[in-house]
Amino acid sequence: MDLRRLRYFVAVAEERSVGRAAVRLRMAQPPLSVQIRKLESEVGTSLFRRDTRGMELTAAGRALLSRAREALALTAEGFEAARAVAAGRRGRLSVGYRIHVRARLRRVA
Amino acid sequence: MDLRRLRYFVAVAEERSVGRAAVRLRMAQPPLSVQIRKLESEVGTSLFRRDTRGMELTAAGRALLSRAREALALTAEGFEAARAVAAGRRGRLSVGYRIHVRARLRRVA
DNA sequence: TAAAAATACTCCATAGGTATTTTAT
DNA sequence: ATAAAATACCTATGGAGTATTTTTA
Repeated sequence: MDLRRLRYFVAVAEERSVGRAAVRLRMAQPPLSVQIRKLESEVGTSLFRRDTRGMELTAAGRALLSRAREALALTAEGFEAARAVAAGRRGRLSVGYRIHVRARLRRVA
Repeated sequence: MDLRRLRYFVAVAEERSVGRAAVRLRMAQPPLSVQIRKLESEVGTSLFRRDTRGMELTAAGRALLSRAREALALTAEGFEAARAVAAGRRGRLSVGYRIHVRARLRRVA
């Protein structure tokens, strides 16, 4: 999985449109459409409902969206943290807390 | 950023060796070495110290490692959640909590 | 000098672009 | 009929393999 694909997914979800998301991502519409389909194929479920108005998240898509955003944020944060440590800003690290509630899916019976 | 690259990074960090990590990842040593260098180049800092014994994480590398693991886990979880929802296991969702403390880096002066 | 990582190269897979077609209201 | 997504096709970038060289303890 490429994080790029998750970024594309988030953009399409937010724009509710492949075309508008493509503009935002500065790329053409067809390759973006292809990437979204590949993501759906990899996950194994459809993530959007299509109509003439555009794309709307399915329940499965919504389930993925929040995790995708978190994964992207964590990666960016990891890079920043590594840079900060390398730059010796480590001693000035101020610590904050964030409570993070997560639904854990469990098979029942 | 490709999540594959983060997986490679985690493997090398855990094995403390490009060669052993390559075996574990079922790939050749040179392309893995290249990917690690590309990651370091993208982050902008070295993530490992090299010697004849192998690779050892730098402080920057350690800072990245935990986030990389989380990002990978979140992505896998997102996929699983989407599949579970699509499969209609949604009604059986049991909710757990997890406290997640995160250091937030802040520039000072 | 011996272990491990790094480089050089070649090949192939896949992402992205343009042109066009399909679909759904 | 129209607006949007999907498909077809082509090109190019980048990942992985093999052979080899460089590094450092």
